[in-house]
Order: sequence, then structure tokens, then C-alpha cells
Amino acid sequence: MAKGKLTDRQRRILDYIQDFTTDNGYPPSIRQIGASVGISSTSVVNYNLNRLVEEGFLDRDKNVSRGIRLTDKLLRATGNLGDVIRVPMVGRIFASEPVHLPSTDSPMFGADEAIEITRDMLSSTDDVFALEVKGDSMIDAMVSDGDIVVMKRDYHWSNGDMVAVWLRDLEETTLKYIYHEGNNIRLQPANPTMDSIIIQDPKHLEVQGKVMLVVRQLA
Amino acid sequence: MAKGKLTDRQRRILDYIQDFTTDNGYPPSIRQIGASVGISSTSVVNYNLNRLVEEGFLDRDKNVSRGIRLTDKLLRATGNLGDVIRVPMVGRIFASEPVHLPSTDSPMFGADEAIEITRDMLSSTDDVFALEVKGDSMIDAMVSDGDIVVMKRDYHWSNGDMVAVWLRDLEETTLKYIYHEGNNIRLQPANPTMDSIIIQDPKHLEVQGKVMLVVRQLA
DNA sequence: CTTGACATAGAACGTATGTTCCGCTAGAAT
DNA sequence: ATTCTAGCGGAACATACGTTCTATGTCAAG
Repeated sequence: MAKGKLTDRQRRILDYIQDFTTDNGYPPSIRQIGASVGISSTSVVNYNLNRLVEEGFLDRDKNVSRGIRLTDKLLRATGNLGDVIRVPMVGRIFASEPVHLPSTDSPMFGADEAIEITRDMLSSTDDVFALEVKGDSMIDAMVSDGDIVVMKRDYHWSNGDMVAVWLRDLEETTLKYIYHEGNNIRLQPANPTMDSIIIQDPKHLEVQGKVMLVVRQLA
Repeated sequence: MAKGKLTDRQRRILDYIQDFTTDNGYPPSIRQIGASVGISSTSVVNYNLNRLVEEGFLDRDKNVSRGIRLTDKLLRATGNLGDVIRVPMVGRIFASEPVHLPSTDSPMFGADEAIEITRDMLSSTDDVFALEVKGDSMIDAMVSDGDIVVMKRDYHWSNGDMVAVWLRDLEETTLKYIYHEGNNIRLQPANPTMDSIIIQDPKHLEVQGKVMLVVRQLA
């Protein structure tokens, strides 16, 4: 076997281990693997398992029944590394009120209201929380009623971030792309057909968080 | 033991099983459980495991080493039921072309391009695929450049579904809410400020799939 | 052809592991 | 007090399971 390549049998073994494990909650025995792949001899299964260990697809624990573990590498490749984080749903967001920020201590429990998201959807998982959008007042941000926005509590921002801002004068929360523009700050709607707002006095706006993710469930 | 209540020992056993399993990829043996909880006799561990089965916290398989499985009920309670599915990213979607549908056989391998989603975000997981939105031509659907739409290959639809339709006359793909309206079909943009299209002849449109989810990653 | 690495098969072996049985104790019910 | 049950401990038992050893066949390298 050329280094790094797998025989068909070995591929089938990996498949079987994965299927069996997700079905049963524990890994298969050597003899079960043999039976499924069509290998009569336990030693041959053992042999192939060791090859798979060498190739980095498996971990094994000696003298332990069912002491097999698929490598993270493999789980990632097949997408079965369930790296799920729970983002607490802390409230709603609408134009007429500032964002209601969650208290600094993250209870995280009791918040049975939460949305589960795979980690790789978010560039950062610290200080994130989710809000449900109420009303159609944010259509200029391409966000509609019922959408869920995942935000990060973060008061510094860089050009091009989408942020939730509270506009003191207008008494209004909006979601906008934000840019430094000389001494001014430009708030640009996501909808390219709409115009930006230029803010001269930074005191007039309050950045309440950075929008990380927008999710819309339709069916 | 009052029905439905657990002794401290049994609680510790459950904790240990969960920790051990996530650490090792396979469940502990009876003797390992005993050692960790401070039970010298395998029969006592066995006894308590059976109690836990009766209470619905465990499943066991007879005569199988490490044949223990935490119940979904329990996993859900502790939030460790990472139910992640991988939706293949099969291409892009833009106005000027029909949706390029994936071939019926789902290779699922080689499609290293994929998006991971928690199962509970989707009402159905069959025949789903993901497309990346290119261009700003779908702003009337409240979908912007770079968004990811998760669709289900499904040609029948019900009132209120958001579907991807290919309009033969206009030679254009759009995402619209779709409704039966007498003998006509009404296509309604997600943006409430925009007008619906009424289609008299159903032959003029081709429903290519149902939009299940829209995801926008911003930071 | 010979050699050696690789893959496979079968059988024997040792042990890790689940199962079962018997005995003991404490507490509640009768 | 007696009985019954839940819970615990220890030991013997049966076997599921991993390990190891020997033998066979294939195929490319020398």
C-alpha cells in the first residue's frame, strides 16, 4: 500500500466503524468489523486496524474491548465532529429600542432559549448572543421579520463591520455597515440601492455590538 | 428509591459515563465505572446500571462489552446531543441562470465543500443542498451577495413557501414566496415594499426547490 | 528464480468484561 | 418481632474480545 492511500477494505472498515458507532453509541468489536466487511479472520481485521492507526485515521487502546476511536482528522473530514455551540437567545431587536444586552455574567443555563450553531460559522465564540428580529424596520439591512441575528458584544469595530447602532437623535436601532471616513463615521445600509448616513459627532451613535451571523429559517 | 429519583451514586455514574465517553470515544467498562465511583463490586455497578435503564437514562446491550449508551433524553438534557449535518455546497445561484441542481446520487464524498448545520435548523434533511448567492440581484428577496441559501430539491410546494423559480420568459432565477391564487400563481418578494408578480400560465415558471434556510456570515 | 514486503486465513491463547449467585445490612411496612 | 425490599459486597463463572503465532498466496524488485 502506497503511503497515505487506503485500500478499499480499509475504507469500508472506516465507514463501518463510523456507522456502527453513531448507531450504537459505542464502537464495534474486531469480529463485528470482520463480519461486516467480509473478513473471516480477526487477525486480518487487527492488521488493517493497525494500518489505519499508522495512517492516522484511528486511535486504539491496547487490551481494551472496542478500544477504537476515530481520529479528529477523520471526523472532521466526514463532518461528524459535532462542534456545536449554544448561543443564548436573549431577546428581540427592533428599531424603536436600543439592543437589550445580556448581563455580563453568562448564566447560559436556564436559558433554554438558545440556538445551536456549528462553531465554524462564527469567527469568535466569546460574548455572543442571539436576538430575534421583530418587524420589518430593518429591511434596509436585508434583515426581515423573524430573522435571528447573532451578535458579539464588542464596542470596537473596524471598517466594514456590520454593527447594531443606537442613533440617539433618531431614537432608533439599526443594523449598518460602519466605516471611518475622515473625521466622520459613515453608516451604510446592506441594501446597495439605499444611501449611507454620515455622522459627524460620534456621540450621536452608540455601537452596541457586532453582527456575526444572520439566520433565516423558512420552512 | 422513589420512582424517578436518582441516588447520588447513580448521578455520579451517569456523569462518569458521559465524561469517559467523550474523552475516549467509547463507553467505560463496568469495572471502570466501579473504580471511579468507589464501588468494589461489579455486581453493584451492574445493579445500578439496570436501575438507570429502568429510569430511562441508559440503554444497555446484553453480553456486549461497554454496551452502554446514554439516552437521547439525557444527552439532550445536558446539551451534548451534537446533531450536526453536513449540507453539500453544490454551486452558486444568480439571477441569470437556472439553479444548477446536484446529481441525484449524492456522492457526499469529494464534496469537501460543505456547510455544517445543526439538524434542528432544518425541518427536513433529505435532498438538501446549499448554494452561494452571487451578486445583488436578489435583494428583493432580502438575500445579499455572499449569502448561503440551503434548499431542498422538491417540486411540490404549498402556499407561503419560499422557492427558487426559473422564469422562462424573463430568463431569470428568483427567490420568491409562492401562492396559489385562483388559477394563477402569485410570486411575492420577501421585501414587503415590492410588488408581487402574477403568473397566469404555470408553464412559464419552473420551481426548482424550496428555500429552507438563509445564512449570512459577516465577521 | 529468488527475495521480501504486503495482505490474508485459521487457530490457539490470555484476559477483559458482563453475568449470576449467595450473603449481609438497614430501614420501612406489616 | 417478622417480613420484605433496596442496596451493597464478594466470588465464581461464562464468554466476548483482543492478541499472537503459523501458514499461504500475490506481486514487484533484485
